[in-house]
Amino acid sequence: MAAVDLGTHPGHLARRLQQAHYLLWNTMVSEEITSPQFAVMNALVAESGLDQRTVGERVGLDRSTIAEVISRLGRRGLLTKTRDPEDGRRFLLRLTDDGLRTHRRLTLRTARMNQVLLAPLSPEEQTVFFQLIRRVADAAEGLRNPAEPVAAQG
Amino acid sequence: MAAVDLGTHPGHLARRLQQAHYLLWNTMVSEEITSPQFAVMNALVAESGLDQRTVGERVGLDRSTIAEVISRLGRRGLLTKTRDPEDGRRFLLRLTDDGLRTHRRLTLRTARMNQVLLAPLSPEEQTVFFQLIRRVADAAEGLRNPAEPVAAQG
DNA sequence: CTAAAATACTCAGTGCCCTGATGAATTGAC
DNA sequence: GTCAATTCATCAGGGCACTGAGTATTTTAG
Repeated sequence: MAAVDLGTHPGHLARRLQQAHYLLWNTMVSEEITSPQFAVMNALVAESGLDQRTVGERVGLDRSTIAEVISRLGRRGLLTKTRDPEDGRRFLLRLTDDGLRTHRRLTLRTARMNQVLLAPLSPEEQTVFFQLIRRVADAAEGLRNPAEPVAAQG
Repeated sequence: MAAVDLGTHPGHLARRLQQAHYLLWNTMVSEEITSPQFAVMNALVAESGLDQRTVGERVGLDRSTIAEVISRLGRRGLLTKTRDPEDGRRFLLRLTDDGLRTHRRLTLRTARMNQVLLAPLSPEEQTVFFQLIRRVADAAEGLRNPAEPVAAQG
Protein backbone atom coordinates (compact mmCIF):
# COMPACT_ATOMS: atom_id res chain seq x y z
CA MET A 1 0.00 0.00 0.00
CA ALA A 2 2.80 2.43 -0.78
CA ALA A 3 1.08 3.81 -3.85
CA VAL A 4 1.76 7.43 -4.68
CA ASP A 5 -0.68 10.19 -5.69
CA LEU A 6 0.31 10.99 -9.25
CA GLY A 7 -1.72 14.18 -9.00
CA THR A 8 1.23 15.67 -7.16
CA HIS A 9 3.75 14.61 -9.79
CA PRO A 10 4.42 17.47 -12.21
CA GLY A 11 5.73 15.09 -14.86
CA HIS A 12 2.52 13.11 -14.86
CA LEU A 13 0.43 16.25 -15.04
CA ALA A 14 2.57 17.62 -17.85
CA ARG A 15 2.03 14.46 -19.84
CA ARG A 16 -1.72 14.57 -19.33
CA LEU A 17 -1.81 18.24 -20.26
CA GLN A 18 0.09 17.54 -23.44
CA GLN A 19 -2.23 14.69 -24.36
CA ALA A 20 -5.24 16.92 -23.85
CA HIS A 21 -3.63 19.54 -26.03
CA TYR A 22 -2.80 16.98 -28.70
CA LEU A 23 -6.44 15.92 -29.01
CA LEU A 24 -7.74 19.46 -29.10
CA TRP A 25 -5.16 20.41 -31.72
CA ASN A 26 -6.25 17.54 -33.92
CA THR A 27 -9.89 18.55 -33.81
CA MET A 28 -9.56 22.35 -33.80
CA VAL A 29 -6.36 23.16 -35.69
CA SER A 30 -5.19 20.49 -38.12
CA GLU A 31 -4.98 16.76 -38.67
CA GLU A 32 -2.10 17.23 -41.11
CA ILE A 33 0.22 19.69 -39.40
CA THR A 34 1.24 18.93 -35.83
CA SER A 35 2.04 21.39 -33.07
CA PRO A 36 5.84 20.88 -33.31
CA GLN A 37 5.63 21.29 -37.09
CA PHE A 38 3.77 24.56 -36.59
CA ALA A 39 6.43 25.68 -34.12
CA VAL A 40 9.14 25.09 -36.72
CA MET A 41 7.22 27.00 -39.37
CA ASN A 42 6.66 29.80 -36.89
CA ALA A 43 10.39 30.08 -36.21
CA LEU A 44 11.01 30.42 -39.95
CA VAL A 45 8.32 33.06 -40.28
CA ALA A 46 10.07 35.03 -37.56
CA GLU A 47 13.44 34.59 -39.25
CA SER A 48 13.98 32.95 -42.60
CA GLY A 49 17.17 31.14 -43.61
CA LEU A 50 17.99 29.59 -40.24
CA ASP A 51 19.80 26.26 -40.05
CA GLN A 52 18.35 23.12 -38.47
CA ARG A 53 20.24 23.30 -35.21
CA THR A 54 19.19 26.89 -34.53
CA VAL A 55 15.55 26.22 -35.32
CA GLY A 56 15.63 23.20 -33.03
CA GLU A 57 17.12 25.29 -30.27
CA ARG A 58 14.45 27.97 -30.60
CA VAL A 59 11.47 25.64 -30.55
CA GLY A 60 12.90 23.03 -28.19
CA LEU A 61 13.55 20.07 -30.47
CA ASP A 62 16.74 18.01 -30.36
CA ARG A 63 18.89 17.32 -33.41
CA SER A 64 17.21 14.03 -34.31
CA THR A 65 13.65 15.21 -33.89
CA ILE A 66 14.16 18.46 -35.77
CA ALA A 67 15.60 16.48 -38.68
CA GLU A 68 12.47 14.32 -38.87
CA VAL A 69 10.08 17.25 -38.57
CA ILE A 70 11.90 19.18 -41.28
CA SER A 71 11.93 16.15 -43.53
CA ARG A 72 8.15 15.89 -43.26
CA LEU A 73 7.62 19.58 -43.89
CA GLY A 74 9.90 19.32 -46.91
CA ARG A 75 8.01 16.34 -48.30
CA ARG A 76 4.79 18.35 -48.10
CA GLY A 77 6.41 21.22 -49.95
CA LEU A 78 6.11 23.63 -47.03
CA LEU A 79 9.81 24.46 -46.78
CA THR A 80 13.06 24.18 -48.75
CA LYS A 81 16.50 23.09 -47.64
CA THR A 82 19.56 24.54 -49.36
CA ARG A 83 23.20 24.06 -48.46
CA ASP A 84 24.81 27.14 -46.93
CA PRO A 85 27.39 28.36 -49.47
CA GLU A 86 29.43 29.86 -46.62
CA ASP A 87 29.44 26.76 -44.41
CA GLY A 88 29.03 23.40 -46.08
CA ARG A 89 27.82 21.73 -42.89
CA ARG A 90 24.66 23.79 -42.64
CA PHE A 91 21.36 23.61 -44.47
CA LEU A 92 19.43 26.85 -44.71
CA LEU A 93 15.68 26.52 -44.23
CA ARG A 94 13.05 28.67 -45.87
CA LEU A 95 9.27 28.41 -46.02
CA THR A 96 7.68 28.13 -49.44
CA ASP A 97 4.69 30.28 -50.38
CA ASP A 98 2.53 27.33 -49.49
CA GLY A 99 4.29 27.12 -46.14
CA LEU A 100 3.64 30.79 -45.43
CA ARG A 101 -0.02 30.45 -46.37
CA THR A 102 -0.39 27.37 -44.20
CA HIS A 103 1.21 29.12 -41.22
CA ARG A 104 -1.09 32.09 -41.59
CA ARG A 105 -4.17 29.91 -41.83
CA LEU A 106 -3.25 27.83 -38.77
CA THR A 107 -2.33 30.85 -36.67
CA LEU A 108 -5.99 31.85 -36.39
CA ARG A 109 -7.01 28.37 -35.41
CA THR A 110 -4.32 27.98 -32.76
CA ALA A 111 -5.56 31.17 -31.11
CA ARG A 112 -9.09 29.80 -30.96
CA MET A 113 -7.85 26.46 -29.64
CA ASN A 114 -5.84 28.13 -26.90
CA GLN A 115 -8.95 30.00 -25.81
CA VAL A 116 -10.87 26.77 -25.51
CA LEU A 117 -8.05 25.00 -23.70
CA LEU A 118 -7.62 27.87 -21.22
CA ALA A 119 -11.32 28.56 -20.82
CA PRO A 120 -11.47 27.00 -17.32
CA LEU A 121 -9.02 29.64 -16.05
CA SER A 122 -9.70 33.33 -15.44
CA PRO A 123 -7.45 35.79 -17.29
CA GLU A 124 -5.39 36.33 -14.13
CA GLU A 125 -5.04 32.60 -13.63
CA GLN A 126 -3.94 32.19 -17.22
CA THR A 127 -1.12 34.64 -16.65
CA VAL A 128 -0.01 32.77 -13.53
CA PHE A 129 -0.33 29.47 -15.38
CA PHE A 130 2.09 30.63 -18.08
CA GLN A 131 4.57 32.10 -15.63
CA LEU A 132 4.73 29.07 -13.36
CA ILE A 133 5.15 26.56 -16.17
CA ARG A 134 7.75 28.69 -17.86
CA ARG A 135 9.76 29.15 -14.66
CA VAL A 136 9.81 25.41 -13.99
CA ALA A 137 10.68 24.52 -17.59
CA ASP A 138 13.38 27.20 -17.85
CA ALA A 139 14.98 26.18 -14.57
CA ALA A 140 15.04 22.52 -15.59
CA GLU A 141 16.59 23.40 -18.93
CA GLY A 142 19.18 25.35 -16.99
CA LEU A 143 20.11 22.20 -15.09
CA ARG A 144 20.78 20.59 -18.44
CA ASN A 145 23.02 23.32 -19.85
CA PRO A 146 25.43 23.77 -16.91
CA ALA A 147 25.29 27.54 -17.13
CA GLU A 148 28.52 28.46 -18.86
CA PRO A 149 31.04 29.10 -16.04
CA VAL A 150 30.44 32.89 -16.05
CA ALA A 151 33.88 33.63 -17.51
CA ALA A 152 35.71 33.68 -14.18
CA GLN A 153 37.26 37.08 -14.63
CA GLY A 154 40.71 37.54 -13.17
CA MET B 1 6.14 38.98 -39.97
CA ALA B 2 3.08 37.25 -38.51
CA ALA B 3 5.10 35.04 -36.19
CA VAL B 4 3.46 34.07 -32.95
CA ASP B 5 4.87 34.06 -29.40
CA LEU B 6 4.92 30.40 -28.48
CA GLY B 7 5.43 31.41 -24.85
CA THR B 8 1.69 32.04 -24.74
CA HIS B 9 0.81 28.65 -26.20
CA PRO B 10 -0.01 26.17 -23.44
CA GLY B 11 0.65 23.21 -25.71
CA HIS B 12 4.14 24.39 -26.45
CA LEU B 13 4.85 25.03 -22.78
CA ALA B 14 3.45 21.63 -21.83
CA ARG B 15 5.77 19.97 -24.29
CA ARG B 16 8.80 21.83 -22.97
CA LEU B 17 7.82 21.03 -19.40
CA GLN B 18 7.54 17.37 -20.24
CA GLN B 19 10.91 17.35 -21.96
CA ALA B 20 12.51 18.97 -18.93
CA HIS B 21 10.90 16.35 -16.74
CA TYR B 22 12.05 13.57 -19.01
CA LEU B 23 15.68 14.62 -18.70
CA LEU B 24 15.53 15.04 -14.95
CA TRP B 25 13.85 11.66 -14.57
CA ASN B 26 16.61 10.01 -16.57
CA THR B 27 19.34 11.46 -14.39
CA MET B 28 17.64 11.37 -10.98
CA VAL B 29 15.22 8.44 -11.05
CA SER B 30 16.05 5.73 -13.57
CA GLU B 31 17.42 5.11 -17.02
CA GLU B 32 15.61 1.77 -17.22
CA ILE B 33 12.12 2.52 -15.97
CA THR B 34 10.29 5.44 -17.55
CA SER B 35 7.74 7.71 -15.95
CA PRO B 36 4.73 6.09 -17.69
CA GLN B 37 6.05 2.66 -16.68
CA PHE B 38 6.27 3.85 -13.08
CA ALA B 39 2.71 5.17 -13.31
CA VAL B 40 1.48 1.74 -14.41
CA MET B 41 3.32 0.00 -11.58
CA ASN B 42 1.92 2.54 -9.15
CA ALA B 43 -1.63 1.81 -10.29
CA LEU B 44 -1.02 -1.89 -9.64
CA VAL B 45 0.42 -1.19 -6.19
CA ALA B 46 -2.75 0.72 -5.37
CA GLU B 47 -4.91 -2.12 -6.68
CA SER B 48 -3.63 -5.44 -7.92
CA GLY B 49 -5.36 -7.56 -10.55
CA LEU B 50 -6.65 -4.77 -12.75
CA ASP B 51 -7.04 -5.29 -16.48
CA GLN B 52 -5.15 -3.32 -19.14
CA ARG B 53 -7.96 -1.01 -20.10
CA THR B 54 -8.62 0.05 -16.50
CA VAL B 55 -4.96 0.66 -15.78
CA GLY B 56 -4.68 2.72 -18.93
CA GLU B 57 -7.69 4.76 -17.92
CA ARG B 58 -6.27 5.48 -14.47
CA VAL B 59 -2.85 6.60 -15.63
CA GLY B 60 -3.91 8.24 -18.88
CA LEU B 61 -2.59 5.85 -21.52
CA ASP B 62 -4.61 4.75 -24.55
CA ARG B 63 -5.19 1.11 -25.50
CA SER B 64 -2.19 0.84 -27.81
CA THR B 65 0.30 2.57 -25.57
CA ILE B 66 -0.72 0.69 -22.45
CA ALA B 67 -0.22 -2.57 -24.34
CA GLU B 68 3.34 -1.62 -25.24
CA VAL B 69 4.22 -0.42 -21.76
CA ILE B 70 2.85 -3.59 -20.18
CA SER B 71 4.72 -5.71 -22.68
CA ARG B 72 7.99 -4.04 -21.66
CA LEU B 73 7.29 -4.41 -17.96
CA GLY B 74 6.43 -8.06 -18.55
CA ARG B 75 9.64 -8.67 -20.48
CA ARG B 76 11.61 -7.28 -17.54
CA GLY B 77 9.77 -9.58 -15.16
CA LEU B 78 8.14 -6.74 -13.24
CA LEU B 79 4.55 -7.87 -13.76
CA THR B 80 2.53 -10.88 -14.85
CA LYS B 81 -0.43 -11.14 -17.23
CA THR B 82 -3.00 -13.88 -16.67
CA ARG B 83 -6.25 -14.39 -18.51
CA ASP B 84 -9.31 -13.53 -16.42
CA PRO B 85 -11.12 -16.84 -15.79
CA GLU B 86 -14.41 -14.96 -15.54
CA ASP B 87 -14.00 -12.94 -18.76
CA GLY B 88 -11.82 -14.36 -21.49
CA ARG B 89 -11.26 -10.97 -23.09
CA ARG B 90 -9.40 -9.54 -20.12
CA PHE B 91 -5.88 -10.00 -18.86
CA LEU B 92 -5.36 -9.47 -15.15
CA LEU B 93 -2.16 -7.67 -14.24
CA ARG B 94 -0.12 -8.17 -11.08
CA LEU B 95 3.28 -6.91 -10.02
CA THR B 96 5.92 -9.51 -9.25
CA ASP B 97 8.03 -9.24 -6.09
CA ASP B 98 10.68 -7.65 -8.23
CA GLY B 99 8.10 -5.20 -9.52
CA LEU B 100 7.07 -4.26 -5.98
CA ARG B 101 10.67 -3.78 -4.90
CA THR B 102 11.40 -1.65 -7.95
CA HIS B 103 8.36 0.52 -7.31
CA ARG B 104 9.35 1.08 -3.70
CA ARG B 105 12.91 1.98 -4.65
CA LEU B 106 11.84 4.45 -7.33
CA THR B 107 9.22 6.09 -5.15
CA LEU B 108 11.90 7.71 -3.00
CA ARG B 109 13.75 8.98 -6.03
CA THR B 110 10.66 10.44 -7.70
CA ALA B 111 9.99 12.44 -4.55
CA ARG B 112 13.49 13.90 -4.63
CA MET B 113 13.21 14.61 -8.34
CA ASN B 114 9.92 16.43 -7.89
CA GLN B 115 11.53 18.62 -5.24
CA VAL B 116 14.29 19.58 -7.63
CA LEU B 117 11.89 20.20 -10.49
CA LEU B 118 9.62 22.37 -8.35
CA ALA B 119 12.42 24.12 -6.48
CA PRO B 120 11.97 27.40 -8.40
CA LEU B 121 8.44 27.72 -6.98
CA SER B 122 7.46 28.58 -3.41
CA PRO B 123 5.22 26.07 -1.61
CA GLU B 124 2.17 28.25 -2.28
CA GLU B 125 3.07 28.54 -5.93
CA GLN B 126 3.50 24.79 -6.16
CA THR B 127 -0.05 24.30 -4.94
CA VAL B 128 -1.36 26.76 -7.50
CA PHE B 129 0.76 25.11 -10.19
CA PHE B 130 -0.84 21.73 -9.54
CA GLN B 131 -4.35 23.10 -9.38
CA LEU B 132 -4.14 25.12 -12.58
CA ILE B 133 -2.63 22.31 -14.65
CA ARG B 134 -5.10 19.80 -13.31
CA ARG B 135 -8.07 22.05 -14.04
CA VAL B 136 -6.96 22.60 -17.62
CA ALA B 137 -6.16 18.94 -18.22
CA ASP B 138 -9.39 17.72 -16.62
CA ALA B 139 -11.51 20.14 -18.59
CA ALA B 140 -9.86 19.15 -21.85
CA GLU B 141 -10.36 15.47 -21.07
CA GLY B 142 -13.98 16.33 -20.42
CA LEU B 143 -14.29 17.69 -23.94
CA ARG B 144 -13.12 14.30 -25.18
CA ASN B 145 -15.58 12.19 -23.17
CA PRO B 146 -18.85 13.95 -23.94
CA ALA B 147 -20.01 13.67 -20.33
CA GLU B 148 -22.46 10.81 -20.37
CA PRO B 149 -25.89 12.35 -21.05
CA VAL B 150 -26.84 12.42 -17.33
CA ALA B 151 -29.42 9.66 -17.73
CA ALA B 152 -32.24 11.91 -18.90
CA GLN B 153 -34.69 10.69 -16.34
CA GLY B 154 -38.33 10.56 -17.44
C1' DC C 1 -30.84 -20.07 -29.00
C1' DT C 2 -28.97 -17.09 -32.46
C1' DA C 3 -27.62 -12.86 -34.70
C1' DA C 4 -26.01 -8.30 -33.63
C1' DA C 5 -23.74 -5.06 -30.63
C1' DA C 6 -20.32 -4.10 -27.36
C1' DT C 7 -15.85 -4.88 -25.21
C1' DA C 8 -10.74 -6.19 -24.52
C1' DC C 9 -6.95 -6.67 -26.89
C1' DT C 10 -3.72 -6.77 -31.00
C1' DC C 11 -1.53 -5.00 -35.17
C1' DA C 12 -0.03 -1.67 -38.75
C1' DG C 13 1.05 2.92 -39.64
C1' DT C 14 2.48 7.79 -38.47
C1' DG C 15 4.75 11.08 -35.61
C1' DC C 16 7.37 12.91 -31.55
C1' DC C 17 11.50 12.41 -28.41
C1' DC C 18 15.91 10.95 -26.68
C1' DT C 19 20.86 8.76 -26.87
C1' DG C 20 25.07 7.02 -28.93
C1' DA C 21 27.74 6.36 -33.04
C1' DT C 22 29.19 8.02 -37.58
C1' DG C 23 30.43 11.11 -41.51
C1' DA C 24 31.41 15.61 -43.59
C1' DA C 25 32.94 20.33 -43.20
C1' DT C 26 35.12 23.99 -40.55
C1' DT C 27 38.04 25.98 -37.06
C1' DG C 28 42.02 26.16 -34.09
C1' DA C 29 46.64 24.90 -32.39
C1' DC C 30 51.08 24.24 -33.76
C1' DG D 1 49.99 23.82 -43.97
C1' DT D 2 48.71 19.88 -41.13
C1' DC D 3 46.43 17.47 -37.57
C1' DA D 4 43.11 17.59 -33.89
C1' DA D 5 38.98 19.34 -31.91
C1' DT D 6 34.57 21.23 -32.86
C1' DT D 7 30.25 21.58 -35.20
C1' DC D 8 26.13 20.29 -38.34
C1' DA D 9 23.79 16.69 -39.85
C1' DT D 10 22.47 11.56 -40.38
C1' DC D 11 21.39 6.87 -38.89
C1' DA D 12 20.15 3.06 -35.76
C1' DG D 13 17.66 1.93 -31.81
C1' DG D 14 14.34 2.32 -27.86
C1' DG D 15 10.19 4.39 -26.01
C1' DC D 16 5.66 7.19 -25.88
C1' DA D 17 1.16 8.54 -28.20
C1' DC D 18 -2.69 8.39 -31.44
C1' DT D 19 -5.87 6.32 -35.20
C1' DG D 20 -8.11 2.79 -37.92
C1' DA D 21 -8.73 -2.02 -38.83
C1' DG D 22 -9.06 -6.70 -37.25
C1' DT D 23 -9.73 -10.86 -33.80
C1' DA D 24 -11.76 -13.09 -29.98
C1' DT D 25 -15.02 -13.10 -26.30
C1' DT D 26 -19.05 -11.61 -23.90
C1' DT D 27 -23.49 -9.43 -23.64
C1' DT D 28 -27.85 -8.19 -25.43
C1' DA D 29 -31.94 -8.27 -28.51
C1' DG D 30 -35.13 -10.94 -30.68
